[in-house]
Amino acid sequence: MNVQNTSDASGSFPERPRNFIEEQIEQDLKSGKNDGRIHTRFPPEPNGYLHIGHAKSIVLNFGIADKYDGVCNLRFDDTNPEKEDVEYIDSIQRDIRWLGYRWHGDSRYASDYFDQFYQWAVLLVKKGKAYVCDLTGEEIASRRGTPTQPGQESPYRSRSVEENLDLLDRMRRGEFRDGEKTLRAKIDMASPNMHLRDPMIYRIKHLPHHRTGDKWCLYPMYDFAHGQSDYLEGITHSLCTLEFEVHRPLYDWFLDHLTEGPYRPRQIEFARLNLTYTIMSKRKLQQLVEKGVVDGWDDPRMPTISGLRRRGYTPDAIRSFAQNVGIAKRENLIDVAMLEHSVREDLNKKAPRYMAVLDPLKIVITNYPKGQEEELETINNPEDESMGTRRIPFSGEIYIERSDFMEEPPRKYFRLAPGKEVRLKSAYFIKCEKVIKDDKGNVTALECTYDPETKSGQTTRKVKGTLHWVSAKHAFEGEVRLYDRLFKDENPGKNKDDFMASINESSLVVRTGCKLEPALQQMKAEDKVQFQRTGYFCADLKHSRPGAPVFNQTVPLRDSWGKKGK
RNA sequence: UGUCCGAUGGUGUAAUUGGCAACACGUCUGGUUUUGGUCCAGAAGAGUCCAGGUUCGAGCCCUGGUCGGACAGCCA
Repeated sequence: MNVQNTSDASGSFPERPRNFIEEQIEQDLKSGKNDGRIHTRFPPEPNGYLHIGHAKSIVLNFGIADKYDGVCNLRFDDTNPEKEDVEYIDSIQRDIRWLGYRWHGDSRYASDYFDQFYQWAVLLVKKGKAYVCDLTGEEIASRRGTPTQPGQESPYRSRSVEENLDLLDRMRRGEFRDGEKTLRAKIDMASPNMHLRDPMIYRIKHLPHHRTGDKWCLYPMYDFAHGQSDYLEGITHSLCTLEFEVHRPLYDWFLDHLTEGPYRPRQIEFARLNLTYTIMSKRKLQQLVEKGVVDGWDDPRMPTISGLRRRGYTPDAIRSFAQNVGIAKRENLIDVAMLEHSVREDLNKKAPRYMAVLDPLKIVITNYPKGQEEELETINNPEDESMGTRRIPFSGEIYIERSDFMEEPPRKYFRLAPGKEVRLKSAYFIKCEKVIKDDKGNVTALECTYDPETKSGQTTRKVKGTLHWVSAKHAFEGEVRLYDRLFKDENPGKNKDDFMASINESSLVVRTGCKLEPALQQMKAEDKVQFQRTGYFCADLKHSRPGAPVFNQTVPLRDSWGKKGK
């Protein structure tokens, strides 16, 4: 067997046009750069769960490694122990594996290189390219200038190499309090690029690190770690989002002063993913979790990988979505309908069909022999005959969907109404003879007659409507959770912090007392099914119990009738 | 009155690198159908941000604008 290096999912997507990054990679390949080696990396900070935007980056990085016979690293950018947690490391690794990707070798950590970074910092000091600064945070900020105005140099900028070396060593040994001193690169306080105005390299944090323990009280800034980590790992192409474009000159500056030889990781930036009715910022997602708006990072309404997984999305659907949105540099806001399309497309082929009545209305079939019951055969998936058939119990009392009956139907209503006849899927035709109501006039049940000549497969007579149903006696009652978008605004992340104001309070509807066909009782967590005529559903990972699955609605079926604004 | 990046149907990406603007999602028709699903057939919808220029020919090259985004954390 040919074991894939980075993915167990290659070859499952059709040839598509190259994106601009692949074009540049092919140019590099053509020119013989890096001896034809392709090495990418996915570099998350372990301070939150992965979301669909990360999936775009994962698919890009692992996909390119796959496509060009290269490899892809997983590296945690863990330079800030204040915000990071092993819980996130575990979840990130789990999500990447679940998506079907295998990183090259062991997981890497920026913290693996802390010794090297420190030596590099010392080297910079020795070269007169870095200095210890005593300015406070506010002082540094006030002297930084603005994008249109140059900053002022720090009074500590001209300390001698010896003094800097001594101070840096004492910083390392813990002689100073948090924030008392920093190490800064000596570049250019007047640079039009803010990142070149003597950026901070090290800051003091007396905090244990999840990997290095108490070894350090000094931690490198992301900018002093990221580019060098790529360098140390031999990354050929560092793919990242647009906001890091302005950092690139700084990464180059560090490498120019710290390393010899021509090798440089090539950074290429692309636009991050934005989805309608969704927020993608980890900080904001964390707020939803902390304020209890959602059940956790893996709440089925969350755009996180684990949320989508619980919702019933498949790795195939997410990968195909990530391929379809494409890679470019312009800002984008992708219609969430495209995500939904990807999962319907996948589940249509894979999910077996079942009968489930979410909002039951009882029907008594008056001419069906008292006490009789029978088993009817039905196909599991019309899209895939190899999925076989099963039997469903039928009897004289059944449930149908309340919305499948109208006392005064509009034109072109193909469902049940007084005097009208419909087909029960895989069973018989029934005709509505009588409407039973309570004191208040609410419909409580229907009396129908069935035509024994119309048993499934045995009649050529046609009728316009087909309904799903469940035998009352054989049904089991279950819980089904319906989801809607979490936000009412198309772009809730557009404005800074008022995204909470646009939360959709009815994004979760829990339906209890749903009537489900017996076979559904055997469903185990993460089993994916189609409820006939309703949508795709998935047995919930957290709430399902043996013999008592709880179903999450992954996505409703397309509905060209409901859409008519009826 | 900074630097960098971007601009193609409603949305997102293409356009074999200067040669009839295509594909997907979405929308709308019609057909098939024991899911108002799927599938099939078809339609509408952009003349490529604006103004000049080069060229036989420009979405693509040049010049100048306009609009949008990123950058002023001891976050990443």
